[in-house]
Amino acid sequence: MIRTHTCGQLRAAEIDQTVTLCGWVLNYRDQGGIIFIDLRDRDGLTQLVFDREVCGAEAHDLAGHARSEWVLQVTGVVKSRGERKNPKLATGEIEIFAKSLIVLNRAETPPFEIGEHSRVGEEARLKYRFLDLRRPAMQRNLIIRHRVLKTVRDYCDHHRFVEIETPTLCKYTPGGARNFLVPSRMHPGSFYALAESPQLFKQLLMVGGYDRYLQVARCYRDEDLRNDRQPEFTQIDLEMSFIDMDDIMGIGEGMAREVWRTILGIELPAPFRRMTWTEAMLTYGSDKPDLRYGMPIIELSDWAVTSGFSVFQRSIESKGVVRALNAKRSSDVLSRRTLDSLTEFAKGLGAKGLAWIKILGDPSKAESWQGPAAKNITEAARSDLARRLEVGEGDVLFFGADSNKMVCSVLGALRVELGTKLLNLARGDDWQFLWVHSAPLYEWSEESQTWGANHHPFTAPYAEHIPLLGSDPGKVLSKSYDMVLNGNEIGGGSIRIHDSATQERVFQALGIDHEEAQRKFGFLLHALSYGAPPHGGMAFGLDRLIMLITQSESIRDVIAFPKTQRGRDEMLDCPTPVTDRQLKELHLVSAAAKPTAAQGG
RNA sequence: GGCCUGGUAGCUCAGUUGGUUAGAGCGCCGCCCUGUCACGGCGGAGGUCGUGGGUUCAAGUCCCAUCCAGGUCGCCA
Repeated sequence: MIRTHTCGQLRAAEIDQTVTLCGWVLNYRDQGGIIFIDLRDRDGLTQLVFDREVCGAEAHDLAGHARSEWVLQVTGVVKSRGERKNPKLATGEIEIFAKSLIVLNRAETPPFEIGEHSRVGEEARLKYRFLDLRRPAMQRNLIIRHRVLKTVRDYCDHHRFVEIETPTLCKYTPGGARNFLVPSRMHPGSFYALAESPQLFKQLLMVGGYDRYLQVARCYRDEDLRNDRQPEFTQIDLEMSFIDMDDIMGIGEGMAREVWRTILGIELPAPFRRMTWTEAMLTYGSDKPDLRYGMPIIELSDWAVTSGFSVFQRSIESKGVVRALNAKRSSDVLSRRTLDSLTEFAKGLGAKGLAWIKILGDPSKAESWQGPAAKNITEAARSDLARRLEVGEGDVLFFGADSNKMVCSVLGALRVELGTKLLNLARGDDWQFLWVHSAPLYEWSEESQTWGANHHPFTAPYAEHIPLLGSDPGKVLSKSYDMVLNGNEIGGGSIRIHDSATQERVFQALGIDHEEAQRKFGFLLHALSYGAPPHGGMAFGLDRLIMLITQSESIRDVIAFPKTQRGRDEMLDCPTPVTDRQLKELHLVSAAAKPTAAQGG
């Protein structure tokens, strides 16, 4: 060890001790005969003092030449700062009177400043990620990430989970996310797929008798990226045998409670609120409702029939629905201009329009009701509406009239837009957890005109719904559950099918016949036929979880080396082309034009 | 794949209806300063305005194409 303490460690208790610190130069203030240097490491910041009278001319000169991000080793004596202490620093009561200085390494002038105050764009940060990682915000995020994983592993260990690794090179399975493919050198023309999740392996581990499995699993999906999506990401993956929904939900929320307690010192309620998928969709227009604010969606289809507003009435006649939400006391914020942009917002989601009414006075008076939809509504319908939506002065009402699916999606998105942006009702440190459970097993796809698995095709239906598999698959509900936090799905899972007969029936309803099932998932059906225990599990999206805990704006801020939106690594400058020889060895021919020298900036 | 925003000094940005030599703050370089702490003072350097083409007497500014970054819809069972 070439240091005795870290840069965040020293306090008044160490006064008069001789210490050696190592770290990076954050900042220097050269006063001539006395030079101050702020020395930084991941632990904090300590002020060094180079007084020519104390440290001598040689060390003083050397200190005078030190620049940002040079790496120094300094030995000196801890002194009290007395009246000059800096309350902004944890080490602000003391400073080090340097006796000797060794420059461990010089540094090029960094492209951006490392301190708390610097504002840097993402392009520069990603290109110089090794410097970005020195910034306190990044260090805090990655250290929290470590502590969360440590907490999760300890929690699972206490609950008898066994951590087992599964392959990332595995078999391509159809459905779900697009896979990254890896060509096989030894099997010309054949490919591995990078695992999009360890789903089937963990079920096989249950058949293998491991009872309770845990993995911090890297997953790969070749889909377009978002603010909260990366091509490779990490799941906290769990699976348990001899349990039912309540057991695994108990373990999942116990883990969340333990993490919030340990990392944030916050005691979350027990148990978490629960809601069926159907209730979530009807009331919040979302399968992951943000409960930090109210604004429930109210069913008005029966009211619409007699409302007098022909647009609503026609919607009902064509088997649609009418629902509304009330943005309480928002008329000041929601200007005509903003309402117009919200109409465009709704149209962008596929709505034909967005009817709204502003209440600009006593709601019992007709003239208070303003807006395109207001004058078309009969007097009786208006007072009925006032009662149902609990209308008060200053409220703004929004209506959706369309198919059930469209109304859910438009009013659901509108509710989030109002709550999180326009009306600013959501705080980042307000933790509203809930479970959304019992989603439909199948989802109708308009595009392919077939039923598809809503979760994945290994999800167990409720036993009493199994007879509906052949006749009315849309009514079959699944033993599935998602953990939702502030409008984000942070984890999800299900009870799995554990007998091969049921598994085949579920495949059948998806249009997968016996032969196809054998070809694609034969290994699973085979395993289920050898005494598979009842089992189920869930997986948490670690990156998203850390993003929320640290209140980060992007998933890239909680990953050490992330990719850009087009899947590039700006620091490594990858992906890159390979040589013809490499392709030949892998039995591949590239159909892409040869990349030329990079264009543009 | 669609839509939106952006790309100007090392960084963060400004740049008017197209008009002389493209600016600011921070950083950087030099000098001064023994109590600073986002130190201060004086002086200085630094630009292919992402790239390519077009319109024009004249383009950072207008048009077309393209690359890159971000956001979003589709997609992510």
